[in-house]
Amino acid sequence: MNFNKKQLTIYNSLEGKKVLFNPIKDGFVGLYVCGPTVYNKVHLGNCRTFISFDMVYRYLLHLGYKVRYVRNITDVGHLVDDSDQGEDKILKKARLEKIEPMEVVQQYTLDFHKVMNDFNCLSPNIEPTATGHIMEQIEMIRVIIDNGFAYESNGSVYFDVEKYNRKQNYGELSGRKIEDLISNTRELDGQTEKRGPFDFAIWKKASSEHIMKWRSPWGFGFPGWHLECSAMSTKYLGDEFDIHGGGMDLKFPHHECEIAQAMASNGKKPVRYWMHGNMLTLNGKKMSKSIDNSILPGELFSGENDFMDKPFDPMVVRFFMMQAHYRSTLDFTSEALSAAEKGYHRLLNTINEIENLPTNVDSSESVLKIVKSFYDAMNDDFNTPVLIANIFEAVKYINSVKKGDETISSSDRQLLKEEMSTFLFYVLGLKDSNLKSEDRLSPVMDLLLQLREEARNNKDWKTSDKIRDGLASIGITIKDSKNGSSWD
RNA sequence: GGUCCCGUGGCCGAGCGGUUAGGCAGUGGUCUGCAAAACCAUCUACAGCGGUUCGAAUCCGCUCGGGACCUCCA
Repeated sequence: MNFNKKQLTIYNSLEGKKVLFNPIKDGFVGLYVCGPTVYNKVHLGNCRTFISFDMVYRYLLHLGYKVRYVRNITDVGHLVDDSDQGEDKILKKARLEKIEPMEVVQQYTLDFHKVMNDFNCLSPNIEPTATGHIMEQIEMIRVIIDNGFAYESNGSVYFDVEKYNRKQNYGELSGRKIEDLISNTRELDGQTEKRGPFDFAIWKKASSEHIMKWRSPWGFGFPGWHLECSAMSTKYLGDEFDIHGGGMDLKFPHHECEIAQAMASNGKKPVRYWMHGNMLTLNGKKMSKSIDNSILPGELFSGENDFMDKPFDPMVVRFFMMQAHYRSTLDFTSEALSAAEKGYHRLLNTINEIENLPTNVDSSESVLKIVKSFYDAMNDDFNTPVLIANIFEAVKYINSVKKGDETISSSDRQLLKEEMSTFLFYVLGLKDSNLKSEDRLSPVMDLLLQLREEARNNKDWKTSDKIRDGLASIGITIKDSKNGSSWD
């Protein structure tokens, strides 16, 4: 298909509007997404961001770009709070559970990967860890100090935000002015090491009993949270790269700090297109670990939670998320998920029937136009809800062809099948997790349906209903139609 | 308090100045031994009040309500 990939528009947080996407190097895209801090199981809200950017990655690939997708694992440096004695999240967890910090990291990294796999997310090309890039981070700190934008204080190194702001614009991404920030800030205890209230640690001194620490020019310590992303994105994607993604809540201060660090070290704006996914809400409030308003993916899949009436398949959850735009908040309710579940199954049923459609010399609808509507939706800042609406329009057409009210040519049938599969399975990253895929069950079911058919022909309703109701009780639905029976 | 976003029919959710979004539910039909499933058709909107415009869900102002960030968060 020669649908022009040059028509892709992306909402750039830096400019506050949709702009045409032009990669730095023609045909190649550098994509960096802030990954999880592995001190806990990922909750569903975290997952939404990664699923959104998985979709972005997939669509860029589909457009033919060679994408280098980097998503980090934060395994050190993420502090519980911003005071001088702010504790490392991983270390705190290790202390509470009385295990090694790296055991914490290992445990939750594995959990994260499992969940990403459940949601059918593609792996990034590179998944770097903060602890694996200590040298790069130390080097970046040295450069920032040399350039005069950071200072050492009592074994820690802080980024001098006010000094930076005199030369550059701190706050350009989040639309903040440093004067407003200062006048509105509340006094935090224990910030004596910092020159300014918004200075942030790029290196933290470690006490003697601290387990996770490395030797540096400033003594033993560990790197600050914001720094890892700058160091690793620079290392793998260069001083300037195309797309940086993350959750809305990272916009300030995390991403703001990333820009400042990069500018302070090499004078270049690191990122062309900043993309921010919106929050998931539960009971109308942001899903968040810190306010105890969250649900774990596993709890959603198993049904063991206080929020939902029943379990939901990961693909249903993914489909539900794709029915909302990535920049909109999405409210999770049992009712809404159930609605998505029905719609999703209907979609799968129809797509499985395309190849059996009767063909004609001509098509009564322009399949090309339908396919174009898929691309138009995605090119408009990855508008997946509109894409899905357009796919449902195609479903209506397919059913009309099946009924005989509309026609489709053999080549169009092939095209429609390919494009619908591509968008549904490849771009949106869904998959058909039906029982049908279990090969051994299929012949057994054929046999049962045959027996029931014979009973029905003999008007032996007792036997036929026994088969139907028995199957229903174990979750298999018999679907009778003119052309015989099938199951789901 | 500061900065910003949002308020769409029973529920979810698109829409970015003029044409049916879409899904689920509801209603009516087709099909059927009964049913289920499937399919078709179809009803409920744009928080309120002003303004701009030939024309506003869409732009502007105010009011009310909700949310995010400003402190760790995807």
